[in-house]
Amino acid sequence: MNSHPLRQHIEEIIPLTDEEFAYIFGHFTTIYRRRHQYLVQEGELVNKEFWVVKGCLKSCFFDKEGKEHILQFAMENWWVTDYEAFNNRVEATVSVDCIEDCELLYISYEDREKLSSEMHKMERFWAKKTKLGYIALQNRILSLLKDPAKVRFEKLLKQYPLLFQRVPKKMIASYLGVSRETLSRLYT
Amino acid sequence: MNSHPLRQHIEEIIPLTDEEFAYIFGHFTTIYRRRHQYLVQEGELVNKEFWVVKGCLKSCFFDKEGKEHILQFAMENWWVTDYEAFNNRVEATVSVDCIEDCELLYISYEDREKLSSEMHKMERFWAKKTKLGYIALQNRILSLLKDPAKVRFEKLLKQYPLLFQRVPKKMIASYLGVSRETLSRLYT
DNA sequence: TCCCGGATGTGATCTACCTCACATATTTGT
DNA sequence: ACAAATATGTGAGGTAGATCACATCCGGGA
Repeated sequence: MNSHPLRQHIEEIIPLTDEEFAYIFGHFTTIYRRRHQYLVQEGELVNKEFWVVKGCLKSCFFDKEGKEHILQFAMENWWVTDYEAFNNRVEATVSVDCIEDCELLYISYEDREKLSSEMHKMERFWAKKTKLGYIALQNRILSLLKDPAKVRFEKLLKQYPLLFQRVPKKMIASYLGVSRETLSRLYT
Repeated sequence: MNSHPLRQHIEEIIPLTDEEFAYIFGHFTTIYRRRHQYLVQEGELVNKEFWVVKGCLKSCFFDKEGKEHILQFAMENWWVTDYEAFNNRVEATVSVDCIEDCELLYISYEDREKLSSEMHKMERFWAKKTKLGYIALQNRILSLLKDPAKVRFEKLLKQYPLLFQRVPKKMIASYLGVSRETLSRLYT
């Protein structure tokens, strides 16, 4: 219990007592999902936020032509859900599905609210996570505005070299906002 | 005091007692800045977060060719600073400057941390604000990935019609990620 | 009031990236 | 181990949007 990976993850930001972690952990549930299974599907109400223990997932949007656009990848120690649907209690517009077989922990919306209200520390933890996420998204926007496809590709490669061994190139392309053909021509 | 616009703004999310608001408000300072003056400049340490009482500003990044890219506009009731520099205590890469003469409130980093620690309500308020901001950025990314310039333009026009009367078109273009010439050809 | 710098419109190229088409390799489920 | 599905490479041609060039217009400061 002392060294559960979720505890380590939270303690990167906020120290916890054994009792606190035990209490927090009591609000999470473990689930397993196989490759290609969905955690969130477009149109559903979203009542869970997931934390990746093991595996790799994507959150993506399908436009009216059926083309996939990837908002986020999630690997070990990442949080994922459709945040708009989860926070605003509306139907999902985004899907979350498994690229590999996954082990996940999830917390329900109600329990997340409850923990946030009861424990200032958890409010603080999630607030900090959201801030970091906000900054990351801002940098991604900036990169989309100013960098050509090749530079965006190189930055991603540098930041997440693992990604290129774990997910198909066409998904990398969807994340970067280029066609798979163009991405292919950016290396080779 | 009862109806200070900052109080109304906070109370859209969390109710406050008179004492609470007075205490919070005591941590803010009013400043005035004229058109073209900077609130944050590239290279500085950023110790303040601003809240716009009156006026219009932009936060922007200049690439190595000197081309401006706009991350955010800020008008009445918006928060603005270089969030990466502010939260991570590093030098600004982004500039914030006034498009119109402005009246602003600001809070220092230390006071923001202090208020967040002391008052769970304020932690909650800022956490909620950051979540909403995160969702907005995610939607902007999605729009950059899937929508052609014309659609991005129309969405912005629909969401913030006021913007088009208050800021020059070339800044709208920088925000959308198109050249001012292309933007011009999207209407007319 | 006048003048100057910024804001805007518009034509003429140019190019990064897209789409379509097809060949080939690599997984993966059974 | 096999068949089907998925992933990847690469050519050809098309297009949204960039860049450059120039004309006009407008607002705000001295």
